[in-house]
Amino acid sequence: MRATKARPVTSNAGKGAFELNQDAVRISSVVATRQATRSDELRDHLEEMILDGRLAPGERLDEMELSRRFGLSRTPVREAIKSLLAIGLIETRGRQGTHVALLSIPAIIEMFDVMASLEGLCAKLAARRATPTERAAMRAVHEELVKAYEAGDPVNFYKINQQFHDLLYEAAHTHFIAEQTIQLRRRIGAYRLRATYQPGRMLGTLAEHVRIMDSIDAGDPDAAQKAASDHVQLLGDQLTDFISSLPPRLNLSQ
Amino acid sequence: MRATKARPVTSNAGKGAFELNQDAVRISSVVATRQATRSDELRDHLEEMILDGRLAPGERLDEMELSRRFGLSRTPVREAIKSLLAIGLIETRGRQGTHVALLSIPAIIEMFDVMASLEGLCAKLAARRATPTERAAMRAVHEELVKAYEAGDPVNFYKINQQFHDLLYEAAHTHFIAEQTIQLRRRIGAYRLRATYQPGRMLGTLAEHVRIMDSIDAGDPDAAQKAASDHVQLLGDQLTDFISSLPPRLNLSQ
DNA sequence: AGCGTAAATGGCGTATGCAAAAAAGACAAA
DNA sequence: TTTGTCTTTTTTGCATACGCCATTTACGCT
Repeated sequence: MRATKARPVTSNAGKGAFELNQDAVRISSVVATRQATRSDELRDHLEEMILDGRLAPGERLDEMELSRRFGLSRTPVREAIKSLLAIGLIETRGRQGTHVALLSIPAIIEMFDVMASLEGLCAKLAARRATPTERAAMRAVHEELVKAYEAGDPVNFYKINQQFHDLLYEAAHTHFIAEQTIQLRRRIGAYRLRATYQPGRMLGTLAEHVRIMDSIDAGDPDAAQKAASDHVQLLGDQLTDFISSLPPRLNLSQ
Repeated sequence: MRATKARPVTSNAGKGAFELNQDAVRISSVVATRQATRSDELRDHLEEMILDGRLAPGERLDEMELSRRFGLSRTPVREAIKSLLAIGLIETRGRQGTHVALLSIPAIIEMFDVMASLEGLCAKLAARRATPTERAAMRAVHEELVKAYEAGDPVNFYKINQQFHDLLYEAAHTHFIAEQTIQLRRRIGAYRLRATYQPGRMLGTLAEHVRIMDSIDAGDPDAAQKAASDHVQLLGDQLTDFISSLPPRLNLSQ
């Protein structure tokens, strides 16, 4: 399955190397009409690789190597890198090449603080704006989450959990806030993944979700805000505890 | 005054056209060591132009024209545009060129919601962490602000007001949150500027700042958070009211 | 043998050229 | 006059080439 179908390439040697799922449309993209350029595709692809850990924090991103690997020239590679640079997913150290952003523990703590605020905001709005359909959808996904917990499937639990939060943002009927939240989630993503396996976290998540949904159903914005905010904060606390407990230099470098 | 001193240009025709103040270092940039590339310079320059209204929301950004205007090739121009695109300061409408982001009123409202949250977070942390020196600095800048108000100088008021908020972020001893806040402020900047002249806003600002500082000095994080959050929210309310009061199509298009 | 300096190398920033895609405009037919 | 289609033009996306910078490595000197 080629991603770029029937694109008339001029003189492209390694065209077969470029494989990524075209379907992965950016969630918050309102105007997804314009067809993705190769630069855009590469950006999304790299973002995904960083997100799921295939590109570890601190890892080098070599322009030339990426060019070869994905069968395109340096120009679109550089443009993709510029985009990720602006978001903060990667960082550049002078002329020494770009690396996947390496987050310090204080930075992660701050990110979770912000995340908690944003989630709280969403929950508050959701308590005021959620339609019955949206509330029902959240309950339904939560049931799935319970099943994943009972099945002892952390990977699936992680995925369904994201769906639950996506529903929350949707129920808040916002664009910008949801976008910001998701972007931030992506930025922490590489780290967050490693905390799902924490003992007791899944069970805690379930209880906290119920509290959020109950507050929303009760139409209590403040309670919903606090519930969602606390939920994220708890996750953040456990994650930072987890990271802190690792040996210093082995911390997530790989 | 050339911005790029002694940069050995290969074959640059319109080199004299590129004038921008090199000194304008990005505020939150911790590692400001790496020498700015032309792409970076252009990005900052465009960002500034958008911020202070020289480039109005909705205005077109033509790659070729920018190339000519700043005397460099399209490559760095495109890279700068990619960066601003990723931040959300500009947007692309199909193949019709890129334009300065045109924000809808709901979007602006959401942005101020987030801004209020972030500022609240900063104030909360500042109440716990601010050193005596930092508290004094805030008081001092506030005095300047009072002077600007008494002098009836809105432009200066706007600038000093930003300084006050920068001090608040500094007093919070954060990196990421401050960065996010400033980035968001820049994104709303083009609109915000136009609300400073609202009647009563300056006086309101002064009172609200006092409330924030008092809460911080009292070491009351929750009060500080609420004070700062309310402050931003009030500004947002007045701004959106102001925008709504404008004739529909003349809204900020120019 | 250690240290300082100079050459070499790899990689980054920028310029330029080309091709494709979409918008704009012109022209013809209804 | 309006609409549909074809042509032209504009502009974007990508490839490639080249010069410079930083790091590294090798060599000479102390």
